[in-house]
Amino acid sequence: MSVLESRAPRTTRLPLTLVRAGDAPHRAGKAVDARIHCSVCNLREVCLPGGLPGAEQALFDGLVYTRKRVKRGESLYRVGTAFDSLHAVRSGFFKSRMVLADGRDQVTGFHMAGEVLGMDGICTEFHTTDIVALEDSEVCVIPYARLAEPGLQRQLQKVMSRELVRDQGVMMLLGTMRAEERLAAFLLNLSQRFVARGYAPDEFHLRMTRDEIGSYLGLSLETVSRLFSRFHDGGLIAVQQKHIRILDIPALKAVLGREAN
Amino acid sequence: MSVLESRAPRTTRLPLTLVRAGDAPHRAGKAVDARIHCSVCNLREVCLPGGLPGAEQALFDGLVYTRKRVKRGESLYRVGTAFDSLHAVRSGFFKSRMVLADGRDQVTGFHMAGEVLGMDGICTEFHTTDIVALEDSEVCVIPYARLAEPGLQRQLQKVMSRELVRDQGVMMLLGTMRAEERLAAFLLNLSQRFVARGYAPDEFHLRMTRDEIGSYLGLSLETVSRLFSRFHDGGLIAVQQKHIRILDIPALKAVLGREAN
DNA sequence: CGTACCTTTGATAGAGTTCAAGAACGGTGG
DNA sequence: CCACCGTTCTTGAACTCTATCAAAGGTACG
Repeated sequence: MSVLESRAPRTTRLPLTLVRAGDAPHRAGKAVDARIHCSVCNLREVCLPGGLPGAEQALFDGLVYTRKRVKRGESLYRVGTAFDSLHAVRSGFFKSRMVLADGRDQVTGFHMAGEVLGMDGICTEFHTTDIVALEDSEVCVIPYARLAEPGLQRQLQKVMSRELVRDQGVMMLLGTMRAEERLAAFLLNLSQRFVARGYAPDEFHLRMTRDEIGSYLGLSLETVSRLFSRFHDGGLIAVQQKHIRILDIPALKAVLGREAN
Repeated sequence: MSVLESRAPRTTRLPLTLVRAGDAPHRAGKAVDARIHCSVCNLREVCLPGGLPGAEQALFDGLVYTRKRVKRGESLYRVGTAFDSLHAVRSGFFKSRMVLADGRDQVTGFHMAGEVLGMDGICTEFHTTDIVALEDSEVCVIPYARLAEPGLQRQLQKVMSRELVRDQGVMMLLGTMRAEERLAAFLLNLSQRFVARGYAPDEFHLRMTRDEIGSYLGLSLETVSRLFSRFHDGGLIAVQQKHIRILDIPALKAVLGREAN
């Protein structure tokens, strides 16, 4: 018998659907309301205005006047596309991907609600990655040219800086960690990000395949699958396909930090 | 007999000493001139003002009023130190380093003249890396608070964006490339950066040890050493300790791109 | 409801690490 | 100027982790 009991909770609770109760629902198929106010968005604290005092958050209110839906499997933008806007994930889930000259590709990130995409395009005004939706998603379009206010620019720099720090973490992961540690770090990171968005830290639905996880972590999909099984058998997590329940967060943390053996 | 002929050139030509003829020399031991003008600095095109039209480069002129010397082995700043300034490398060579909880560390970058350091500190106002000088060096201190002008902020964002793109490249390297490809990519990258600074693309002196290269590339120092030997024997480069001469750039490029042989 | 994709698991192989020892280098002080 | 010492580099041998190849089982989507 699987560690995950029944299948019922899977359909009734989808932590990755990040529009919560209290959210103004979108009228699907209808043009999005032209007046979109960051200051009343429930994602504001994990998104671009995050951390600013309420008064300053209002500076963002005039900024976003378009939202864009991206269906599962479609891309928000591609390598070489002209850059003119940043995008904030409103709902859904994305991956970013780079392709090497010889065709090998790598997933360079997974992106959930509130995260800002496209900052790689600022330097050359062309995007350097593909962004692909892993489920039906929606983004807020933030025209870069309208981010003129020094306060807004400062805030953007903070977000970019956070991204630089995040990248350093990925470099550590890819450069120094063994497979087991990488997957543990990955799961803990996802968990943290769910918590920051008001979700349970210990149960979620992966939107990406083993292949995509492996690509991101510099591992083969088989290794990822084997590690999930090993963590499952060790009682650290309960896995059933894309359903993950973390049973022992301290033990997962202990996987990091214990170098050889 | 070694592929590198005599030892004489080693002392007469040090490409990594990046203050070129025509540079106003510093009076060692004396206080640095309080008026430091980016617009007349020979590094301006590879540094923060790079790419801006001359008139706008002058905006940076009032910005830097301090320089700071850092001796070989000393650190410019450390993890956890308060952030208040960015630093631009004026001369010398640095590495950045992160340390994991269990003590394992990784080199996350090498930094040469014109490169801007410290942007990781913007988001939390604390640094997340150590920066260590690999030779006696000097940096320009750029107080972050004085980067208020929107034009300057835009320029900083470009530099940060470039850094994000660079990090993506490192992630590709660590995530998808085999050892041989990593080292080839590393050498070609160094070569390019020297060219951008007016130096020969094919001959340079490494400032870092095999251990540091390995750490950066996610390899052991032994593997790095073996690869240098292999490239040497294959006629791609001439190595003698830290002296590198690239003999066959196209062949090095071909090492990238040929996946599994 | 069928098919294509995704996942799991086993067996084998290979790339790179680790351990170890000797060689070369470079800075220091006599 | 030379000898010495610590550090860095090179090279070999054995081992280990992870990739690759292969095949069966499960899921989900159209």
